[in-house]
Amino acid sequence: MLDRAIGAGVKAAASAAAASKRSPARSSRVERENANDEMYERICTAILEHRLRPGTKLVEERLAEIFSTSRARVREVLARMAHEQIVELFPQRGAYVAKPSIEQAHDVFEARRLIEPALLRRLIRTLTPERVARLRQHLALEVDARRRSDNRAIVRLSGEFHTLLADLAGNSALARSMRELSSLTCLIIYLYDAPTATSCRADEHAKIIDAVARRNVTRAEKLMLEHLGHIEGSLKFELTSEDVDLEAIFKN
Amino acid sequence: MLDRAIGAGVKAAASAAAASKRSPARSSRVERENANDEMYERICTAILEHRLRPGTKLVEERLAEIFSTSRARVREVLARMAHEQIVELFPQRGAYVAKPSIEQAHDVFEARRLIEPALLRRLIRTLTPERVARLRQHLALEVDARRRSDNRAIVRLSGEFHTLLADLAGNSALARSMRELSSLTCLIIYLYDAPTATSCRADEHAKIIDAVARRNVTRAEKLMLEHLGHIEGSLKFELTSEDVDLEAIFKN
DNA sequence: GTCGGCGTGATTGTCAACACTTTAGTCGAC
DNA sequence: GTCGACTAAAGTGTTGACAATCACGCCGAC
Repeated sequence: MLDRAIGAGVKAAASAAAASKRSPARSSRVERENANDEMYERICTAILEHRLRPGTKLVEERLAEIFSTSRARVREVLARMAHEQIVELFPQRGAYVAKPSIEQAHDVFEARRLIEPALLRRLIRTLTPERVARLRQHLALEVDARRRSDNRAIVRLSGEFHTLLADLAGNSALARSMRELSSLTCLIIYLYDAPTATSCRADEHAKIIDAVARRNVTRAEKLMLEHLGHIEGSLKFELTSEDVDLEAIFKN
Repeated sequence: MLDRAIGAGVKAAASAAAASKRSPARSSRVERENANDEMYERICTAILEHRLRPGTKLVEERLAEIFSTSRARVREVLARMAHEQIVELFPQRGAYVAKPSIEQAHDVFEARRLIEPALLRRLIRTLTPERVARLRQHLALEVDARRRSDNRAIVRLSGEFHTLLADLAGNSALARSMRELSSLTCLIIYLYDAPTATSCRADEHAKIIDAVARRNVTRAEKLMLEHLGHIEGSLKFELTSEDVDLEAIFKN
């Protein structure tokens, strides 16, 4: 189960290998750091692509085997992901892929409605041709994933579009927040989206990029808010029976 | 040096002891978790109160002695604080209290100018008498610290006022971001503030609370923006000689 | 047939020791 | 006196083993 879910991440592995070849003398240290990052990337990707679903238990020893590393390392990575709210840590019971609550989901979208228009404003203010190119480049990946009907890549890339936007906008603090909100959104989509829905509509990202390229701030903001509205609107916040919170029901 | 700096945190210790008394059977586990949290709290407080200054090295073994715990525990806490950007981790060289760069400082204030007015809007929308009371209660602590001229407590409490605001506003995602921005601001004030300045002016928090209590959104927002402006304006972004980044100077 | 206690296996939490890297200080050459 | 190499000490990174805990299945009682 875990093994199958963490099949991807080939690109990350390749680049890590290339980096370590550069200085064979120090390979031991650099290699290990990269190994840690690679494990992090691959588990993240698996979660964001919904190969590892919310609620899945992440057993330390299994992961250590899969990535041929020690439990201590796995632990470190899990702690990191726990802090990013991608996984949840229950004392003495292990790490599980996080299941954001409905309230959390609403909070995330509210925060995004605040932050993302601001990111667009900032991005347009400091726009360079190179940045537009980066956005278009990413869009091409999304289009390609759609053509291949690679639903998993589509979800992940859609999320990454928003973090790319944040990175290009150039405010480190906001970019950090946005990265977190974006991964949470991926989990939320899996938990509450209708199984048929396709998260982000294809053309919306393209339109946003166009508005940014034309430095049309008001249009870009409007499109972004609509875009977020579409995503949130397509969610169905119904408790599935397994998730009913008995405490909450009987507390009054 | 470390020992002196981490002298406080008595309240945290007391409450932890009270909690563990409740169930003496499970004391071993609960106690240890609380011990970890207490160590975290006390180190944080020491940093936010500027008893531990930016750039100070945090030696694992020393901290383990001070808190009579193992290095592994200390490591865990340091990793956590590193993720919150309060400390910086250099591989093979240890943990240091973070020194936010000038760019980071600007980014932090820009993010705060975006988020905090939004928090006030939300807080006023969902206001309860109890929440106003909580704010006034905190303000009393600040006033008291000022009367005692306890500069260290003043800085910390001023920061905590803003995180309290965020918590009361009730959006978990924004509250998380705000907590991080607030601690970063404490570090920034130490690094770049004129030594005589007293971070937040006393009456500004009071005025903001008043505006909130009267549900006057526009006034609250305006006061907050002015308040942030005052803080940022009192900073002097000059590089001290030790911080000159040679690479940056010669890279072009 | 259902419920609650019991034991076993699996899994997490903890620690102490070891290996490796960095840092600071000393010594000698020029 | 200054510079550079060497040495020793301090500190970090890593591992493997052990203890504590939890989840699950089994069994007997009702």
